[in-house]
Amino acid sequence: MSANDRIINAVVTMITDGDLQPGDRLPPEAELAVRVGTSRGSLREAVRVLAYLGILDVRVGDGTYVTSLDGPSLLRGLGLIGHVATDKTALEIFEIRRILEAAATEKAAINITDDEVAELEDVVAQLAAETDGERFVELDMRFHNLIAAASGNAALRELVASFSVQTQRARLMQGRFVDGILEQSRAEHEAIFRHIKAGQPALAAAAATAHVANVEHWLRQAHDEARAADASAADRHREHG
Amino acid sequence: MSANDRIINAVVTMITDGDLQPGDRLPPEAELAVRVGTSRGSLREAVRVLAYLGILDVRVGDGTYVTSLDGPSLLRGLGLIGHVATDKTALEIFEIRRILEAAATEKAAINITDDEVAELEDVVAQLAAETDGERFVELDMRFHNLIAAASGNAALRELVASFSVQTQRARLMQGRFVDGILEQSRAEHEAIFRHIKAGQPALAAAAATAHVANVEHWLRQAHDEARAADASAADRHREHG
DNA sequence: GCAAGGGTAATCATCTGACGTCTTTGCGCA
DNA sequence: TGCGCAAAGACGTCAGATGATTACCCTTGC
Repeated sequence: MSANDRIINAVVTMITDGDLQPGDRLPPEAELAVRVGTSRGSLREAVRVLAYLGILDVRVGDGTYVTSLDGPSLLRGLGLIGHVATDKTALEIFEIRRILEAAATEKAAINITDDEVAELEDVVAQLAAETDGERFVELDMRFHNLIAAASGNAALRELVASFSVQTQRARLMQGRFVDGILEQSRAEHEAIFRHIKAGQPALAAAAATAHVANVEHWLRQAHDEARAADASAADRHREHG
Repeated sequence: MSANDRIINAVVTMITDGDLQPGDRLPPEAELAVRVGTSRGSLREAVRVLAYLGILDVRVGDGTYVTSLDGPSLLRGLGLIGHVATDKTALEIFEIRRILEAAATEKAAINITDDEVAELEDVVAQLAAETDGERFVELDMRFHNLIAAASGNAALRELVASFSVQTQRARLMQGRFVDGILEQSRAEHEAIFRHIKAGQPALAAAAATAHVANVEHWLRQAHDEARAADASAADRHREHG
């Protein structure tokens, strides 16, 4: 085991054992390095990892603290996944998103507050009027994020957000299905909202599943088409080379 | 933005832009540090984070490589979450696990192979005969992991595993409900297996949901009891202090 | 007495240089 | 042709120094 993993385990153990509680401040880097028997450089590498995972919070000029250790903090490090995943993995992730989004929508139909309903209605109205692809994607993300927040499960919200990366949606908008997608998406958004507002969890979940499945279908189509275009370009290149 | 985040973004951008493909080797640390305009120490901190996230693979004496970027690699970094999460977050995570486990079980009932059925049946048989708490927990994890694997979605499998930490189950076994839990768990495991083997996705999913919900219930009970014991101990201490 | 300002100390951020350890690779030898 | 060993390259770790930033306290003025 590398010194790095050893340090990470040492800090994590301190937390699980209760020696370090949320909000607690760690000893200075130099002191902590001596205590775990390593150099400051190696310690910093471990601390950096734990900071990225949302377990530690490093404040310049102040010190290093244990975070609140709540769901959103700990799941925020997932953000990179959707960006670097390969196409095959992206489809697996999309399936997970469909599962989580349906569950979040179902819970939202039960737990949503009046204020949140109003906010969501506003976004739906903006979506109905939006024709610009980029702004549409932005509103779409806000729509789904509001629903996930209304589910009442903060960890679930963050997880859904991690699996709904803008990259994929933006890629989708570059295809030539834009017009059809926009219109159908609008209709599906309104259906989801209607069921949530009416307090119909089963219907809302079904509508969410259908919506994400459709987006998945479009993505798959765009992906196949891009591959076909690549192959055809390669063929031409081979012929002319 | 700190230099560290800048470096992380630089590497991630190289991957998303296609300059770095899965399996590719990065330039040596010293060279890469110069190229992104930083020192080797700072670069190493960024590389360490990306390695922990499953994006880079550092091999001593050889070099640093881009991983396969598949689901399991990218989700393995989540393992720490269940260990450090607070009690409130743990319940949120448990709810997510219930959602994911049900979905994985449903998919397993559709996609499981004959070999996997046999393997699962073997674990069920062992669970039926096991009386030792620790070994029971181990078999229980293996049971759920096999199902998640049989779902056919590797990312989903890894995600379920991340949210099913042994810590919580072990904690549960230390309570005094052990006997009742073991018996009921056994029955639920057999029901889940029966529905999967029969190719009944809806029934399998329902059984999985019920099972996880029961474990959640036991955990909550154990948690409340522990809190009550703590409070009572504190009272005694106050009286005698 | 209180509030605003500056100065000091503590802490993290970054860089430099060096040496140890491990893996790979290619050469020489049997 | 196969084996063994040595050298080179890469990461692992450490030590020290300096800059940047923040928190805290003390002074000063109202």
